[in-house]
Amino acid sequence: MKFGLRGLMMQKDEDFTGWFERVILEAQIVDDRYPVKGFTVYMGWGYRIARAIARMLEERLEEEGHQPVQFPVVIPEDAFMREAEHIEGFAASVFWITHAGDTELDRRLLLRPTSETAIYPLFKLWIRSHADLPLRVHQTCNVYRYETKATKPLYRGREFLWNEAHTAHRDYEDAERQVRKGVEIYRYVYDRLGLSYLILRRPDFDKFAGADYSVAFDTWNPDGKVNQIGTVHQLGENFAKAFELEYEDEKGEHRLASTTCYGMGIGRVIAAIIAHHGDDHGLILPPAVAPIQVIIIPIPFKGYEESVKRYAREVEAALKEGGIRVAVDDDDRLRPGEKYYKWEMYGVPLRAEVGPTEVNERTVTLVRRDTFQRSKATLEELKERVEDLLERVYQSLRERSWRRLEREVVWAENLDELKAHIEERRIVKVNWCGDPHCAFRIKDEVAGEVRGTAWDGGEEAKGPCIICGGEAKHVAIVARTF
RNA sequence: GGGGCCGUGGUCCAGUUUGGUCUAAGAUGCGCGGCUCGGGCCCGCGAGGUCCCCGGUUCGAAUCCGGGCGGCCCCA
Repeated sequence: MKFGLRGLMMQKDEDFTGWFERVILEAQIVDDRYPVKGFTVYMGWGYRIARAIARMLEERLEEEGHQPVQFPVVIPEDAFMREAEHIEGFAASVFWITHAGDTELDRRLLLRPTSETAIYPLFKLWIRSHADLPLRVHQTCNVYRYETKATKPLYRGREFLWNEAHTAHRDYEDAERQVRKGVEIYRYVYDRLGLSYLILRRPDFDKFAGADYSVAFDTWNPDGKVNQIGTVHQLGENFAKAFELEYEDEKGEHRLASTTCYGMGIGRVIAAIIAHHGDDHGLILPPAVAPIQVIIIPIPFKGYEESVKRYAREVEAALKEGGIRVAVDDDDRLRPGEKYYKWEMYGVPLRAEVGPTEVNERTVTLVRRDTFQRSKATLEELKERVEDLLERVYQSLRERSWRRLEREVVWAENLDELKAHIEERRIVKVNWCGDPHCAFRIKDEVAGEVRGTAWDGGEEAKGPCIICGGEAKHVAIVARTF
């Protein structure tokens, strides 16, 4: 069988969902066959990527003054019930712990759907004076939400891995600066993953439950539904009031703190990496988070087995010394061709082939995962060449992702155009007066909804609102959602 | 909320319309052995299935009926 069935079935453009499901399983990202709906198992390769993403984010957060913490997964009912809007937003999707063995608990506990109400009771104890502020913490953990809409591996689960940061400040303005900082930190991470995104201020009716306002990173997905990969929230004094986060200022007066929080769903980020960068051969990983950046494939011709193996180890050592994440695939049950397909599925950005020719020349044949372009490097120049190629792979993934986003976003001047574009599964810009009723009308009329308005300025609205014809105050982004 | 489709070894699935030929076929994957190993080669041997669950109809159910569970899609 020269042309395996697998090759024929891999059609990202024809059948994204089918392609995606196969890739996550074959590339050992997650296994969605765990026998509880909405709960997914991370496998080795996927979890290594997840950890790499989390670490990159954690390092950035810690450089920016966030302390790592680990709060309990359970929250007592009375703490959860403190902030009215927050309860309203999350109550329906909360998992409750009501029993221990046969004993009914006299105080129900819930599995955190997000950790504000777990963290603030302790913030209250930790914050005494203005010298304790700003207080910034973050944790990478699982959260639990009983999603009623269709669950989808990596995109929407009832348990999901994320990193959440929580900060407290002396006043609204300082919290405002932190919101900007949060956006900047997330931007840094997405940029290094080569992901394109829109930064939107969510409309009030779609903000985080209990927030003053919410900023979200939305990105394109091949099925036309935008993927929210991160959110940053200005909470103002809402939670500080509910949890009595007071401090004593320089003048000895008691004042309410202002708080912010931001969360990044690791699964959705991985989903975006798969969706943006992948091709019909499988994943293509951005070098920054590829568990293996260079895979060495020995080509063991008869009579050369040992010398090829030895040389492969030499190449590995040279790269390892240069700080490259490298491995040799010396599994002799697989043929070289099979290994090519395997590591392409896994998305390793560079392949190094070493056979008798390379042994004799003391060279390495390098193949880019994204373009399949081949080149040769001598052992001496290897490290520099590999670094250069990894950088090129990264740059080209990133450019491609942004070009696609630019193509996906289109203007609509009227409702018919909007309908047509949403039908084509595009992301659409429209003039909007800012009235929620007009936003709801859009949701009623088309299969998409108002996701928000450009957070940092963006285009100026010109002309009439697409619904009511009144003067537009914003350019709104309308798109399908999960 | 409304409508539709589906559930068979790890994976993809044939078989269901018309019950018996099913002791469930095939591909792929897996294990062992061989091999001339530069893109899934080839040869031999082998393991692997409560046909989603419960109940019913029947001499006989993967197949028909009822209920349940699970998954997917479309529409509002």
